[in-house]
Amino acid sequence: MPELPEVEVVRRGLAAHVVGRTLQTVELRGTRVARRHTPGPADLADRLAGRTVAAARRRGKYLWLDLADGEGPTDAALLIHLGMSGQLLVEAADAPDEKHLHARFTFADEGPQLRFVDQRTFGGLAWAPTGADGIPETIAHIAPDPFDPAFDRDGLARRWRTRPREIKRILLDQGEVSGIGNIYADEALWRAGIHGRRLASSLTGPALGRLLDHARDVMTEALGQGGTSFDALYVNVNGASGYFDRSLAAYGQRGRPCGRCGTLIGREVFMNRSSFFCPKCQPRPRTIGR
DNA sequence: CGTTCATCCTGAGAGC
DNA sequence: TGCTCTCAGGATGAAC
Repeated sequence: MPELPEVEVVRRGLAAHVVGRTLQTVELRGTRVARRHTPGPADLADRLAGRTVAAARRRGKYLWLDLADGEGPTDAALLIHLGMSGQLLVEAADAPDEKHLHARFTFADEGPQLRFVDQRTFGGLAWAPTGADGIPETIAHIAPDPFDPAFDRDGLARRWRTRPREIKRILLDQGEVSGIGNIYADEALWRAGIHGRRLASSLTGPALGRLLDHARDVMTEALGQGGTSFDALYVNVNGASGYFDRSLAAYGQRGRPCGRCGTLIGREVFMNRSSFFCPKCQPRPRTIGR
């Protein structure tokens, strides 16, 4: 779940409450939360203890904390993915443990703890060496997101046009552009008036460029409202929900009138998940699909 | 090579 | 009440 805006809300919370502090101990519960850290949870906890958090960074839906060791440079990071239901919470030490508490970080300053709570545990933590560009090597396959200086809007539009691939698949492919998930893909497609099953090769370069602009814009607006939360699962580090859900035009709006033309928003299954769209503003292509 | 699919989990809500 | 079924903001690796 959390898509770029929700992850960015969390990153900002980490920048405000965790950066500059030195980790004292890290408690990891169970083996699943550190499953991507091959040497195991005990090794991860050992590596983290005593390190100072130098920065909180993000690419797409991935977060990481740059870690300094004394005076040394930060050549490693704690890589974090929230999966579908992960939360990072800054809380007093005496706050009761959450039901799905998987990690607890304490700090040398004896201030508030950082906790990783994840109902479904699709998210997780791992140690990651960082490359020359400062990006963890384990996420080298994740493309820049629309807010990254390295993001190449026109290059993507040009390349996408050469392949007959459904446009929503491309939007959701984190190796093409990162940060966009099911909600913001549907919102961007609605704004652009494009059905997600249209082939990228059937769209013009300018149309693809505008679609990417819509994706960036809708995520900017969502960030301005603290992200999208339908329930208590998506919260900032202080446990507060965003309210962009009230501004959604397509996602989750089945049966409600389209804000542009009044036609009822429809839903269909695509890639084993839901897609919401306006049947009139976003006509389904006839040449492909079933 | 590129692309699809099942899978990892827990909980909420609908329908019976 | 309780059961079964469907669905949920994601990413990965195995299988084609």
